[in-house]
Amino acid sequence: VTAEADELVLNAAVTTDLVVLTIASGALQVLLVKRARPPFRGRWALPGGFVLPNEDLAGAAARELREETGMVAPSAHLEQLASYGAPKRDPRGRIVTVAYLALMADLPEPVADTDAADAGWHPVDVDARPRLAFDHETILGDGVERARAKLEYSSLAASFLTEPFTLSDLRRVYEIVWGSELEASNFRRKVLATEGFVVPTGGSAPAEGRGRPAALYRRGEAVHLNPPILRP
Amino acid sequence: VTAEADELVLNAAVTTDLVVLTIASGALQVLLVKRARPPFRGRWALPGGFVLPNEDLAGAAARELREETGMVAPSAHLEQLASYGAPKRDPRGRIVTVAYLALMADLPEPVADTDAADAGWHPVDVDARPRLAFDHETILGDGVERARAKLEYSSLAASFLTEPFTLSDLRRVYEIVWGSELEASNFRRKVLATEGFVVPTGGSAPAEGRGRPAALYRRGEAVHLNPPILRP
DNA sequence: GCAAAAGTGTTCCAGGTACACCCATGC
DNA sequence: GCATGGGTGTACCTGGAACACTTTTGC
Repeated sequence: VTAEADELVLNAAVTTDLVVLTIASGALQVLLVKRARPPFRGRWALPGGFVLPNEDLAGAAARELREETGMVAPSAHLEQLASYGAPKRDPRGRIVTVAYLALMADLPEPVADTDAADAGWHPVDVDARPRLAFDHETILGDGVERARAKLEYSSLAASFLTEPFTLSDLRRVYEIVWGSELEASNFRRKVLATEGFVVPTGGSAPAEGRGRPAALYRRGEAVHLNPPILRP
Repeated sequence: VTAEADELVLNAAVTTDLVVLTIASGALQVLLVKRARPPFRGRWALPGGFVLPNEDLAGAAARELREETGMVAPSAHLEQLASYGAPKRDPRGRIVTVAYLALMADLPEPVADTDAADAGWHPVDVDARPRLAFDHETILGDGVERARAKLEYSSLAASFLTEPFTLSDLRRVYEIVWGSELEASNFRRKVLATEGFVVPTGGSAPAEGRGRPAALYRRGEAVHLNPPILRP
């Protein structure tokens, strides 16, 4: 038996797909691209693409994010979500996709790249957006649930905001992602009681509209929230 | 532009690797196989293998589990853990592995299959087991951490036990996995206060050793624990 | 009786909810 | 002044930690 008998057999195409979430117009939104080629030509889908030979999985996801949004990874949160590999999930053959979840502030206008006829933000609410190609409905659902869960015990909510932000901004992130209202004064106490969640900039507030100007904050060093901020 | 121009390019070999955990001899143990072939010949590794053409990822993991332990999936808990795909993680080429976590009661003796020179249970404690091949140290670490975290808010601890079991058995699962002692009376109250975590069999206890015999329970329907049982 | 494990009761306290109330700003 | 959102104070309650105490078994 020679070493050549153990020659590697490539049995799949591996891609990364992105669930990129942001908050805009008072709603949680996901980045979608309109497919320029079959299969599912003309249908909306999550952005994604093949993993290149010298790239690791997170690197491929970061590259996709950069290509689609112009956002560089450190300024957005990027984490592995799950992998999907049902034999018939893509009619072209066995494609295994490693999905990543990205959370970012609503800054850049997405750009349609080579494989996409169009690109843009859509509400995650299933009644307010197009149906997705492949098994991307499942992937999106898993991504949104992951985001909702992570807000409870991590400081990721701040990833949806640009600095500096007010505590009301932060609370609105929670309310929009969870779809339920939070008691403002108790929310404030919980956030400030968590060492390193936010730090005051000392800066005063831009008086935008009526009411007392709010104090400004930026992200702290903490990543894990203890105690957590639990969904109602 | 023809459809043939979009011919699928297979760029990787996809495998599933298993982190199979059980409790034996008062310690958390992981199933390892000794590699019969290069690379890493003679080194211990997590069991795993290539995904077959007509199998989905969970199916491949369930098949591996059956081949290595004789355990059928429903009697053990099996869930996707994470995927690992660094370009150089396997010297043979691009191998992306989707890792699965399995929790099971300590019943079967593992059997060495075709690719393994040996197979057996080893403590997860890094000082009491061999070093692992590839990036399997990382995968094992992620699996153990996932197991520890899931005990808090799910009823998975019961997956480590055969029915019927006592509340002390269940408490010992938590203590062994978390590596810290729990207050017996408070643990009892928390478990019984959670609707559907365990149900009494009515059966009395086998008097094994000194002390009052314990009541027996089996698993309930609940999967999520609310409120959770948090680590000290 | 004594030791050991099962099981019950009780006290104390941290953290959450709900809500009243004051503060600073625009109009 | 009035409306609005920011920010503070407080009373109530639930759930967890700690620990005393009773029950049932083996020896």
